[in-house]
Amino acid sequence: MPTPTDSALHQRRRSLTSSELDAIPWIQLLSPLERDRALGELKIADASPGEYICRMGRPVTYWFGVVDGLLKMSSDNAEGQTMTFTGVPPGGWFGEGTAMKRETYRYNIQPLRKSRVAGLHVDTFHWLLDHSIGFNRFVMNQLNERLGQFIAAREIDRMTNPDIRVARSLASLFNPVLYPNVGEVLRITQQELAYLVGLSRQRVNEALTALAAHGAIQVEYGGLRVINLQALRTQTIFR
DNA sequence: TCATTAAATTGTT
DNA sequence: AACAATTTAATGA
Repeated sequence: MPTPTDSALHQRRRSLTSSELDAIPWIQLLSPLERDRALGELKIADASPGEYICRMGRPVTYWFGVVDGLLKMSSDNAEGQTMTFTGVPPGGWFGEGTAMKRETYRYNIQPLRKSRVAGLHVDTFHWLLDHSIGFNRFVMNQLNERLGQFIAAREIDRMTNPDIRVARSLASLFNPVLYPNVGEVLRITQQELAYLVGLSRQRVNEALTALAAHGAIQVEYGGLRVINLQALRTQTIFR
């Protein structure tokens, strides 16, 4: 049974502009024929905080990607508590594992702020898997890279030092393979980052100041710039 | 385009 | 959680 937010999302779908197409990393890997087919089934919609891009348990209809904005991936456990796994910045595509198996979504995806989300219908997703080598390579690369990220996420969870948690979380948001459109500046407020990392905004602010003093990042209004990605990934002490 | 005002974000307690 | 300071976005002349 579709919820009001779901159907609202459907009604707001439209075709993509050319600049939005540039924000989709796998498009250029396709042959002209494959591209035509894919474009016809690509839709885009605006989504706001509180809405669901997809919900746990719902059948898969689309493979999603972030054109603009910031999403969070979370799940609800048996006790009804919500656990956030990761953020998805621009250029990120997710749900390919579920789409391949045509199962139901295993996570909730919600915007942390107003975002533009593209969706490729699962049938077209499968057609591309059956016809395009470039697309297969993209998806395989995606799965592999995400595996690495989830292993890293387990390490992050076991870290007690908040500065390091923030650093590692930032490093994964700057993953150039999974999120090619992030560049060196990530638009994220300290409040949004706090939601993702699971710390208070005050503590995140403190951590960011420490990271900046260490020369790993540069804090800007409404975002931050990475100066030393390697330090974010591997540094064990920030002070 | 500029000036004013409202809203968002940050830094600090 | 609350506050002031700062930055951006929105508004209208």
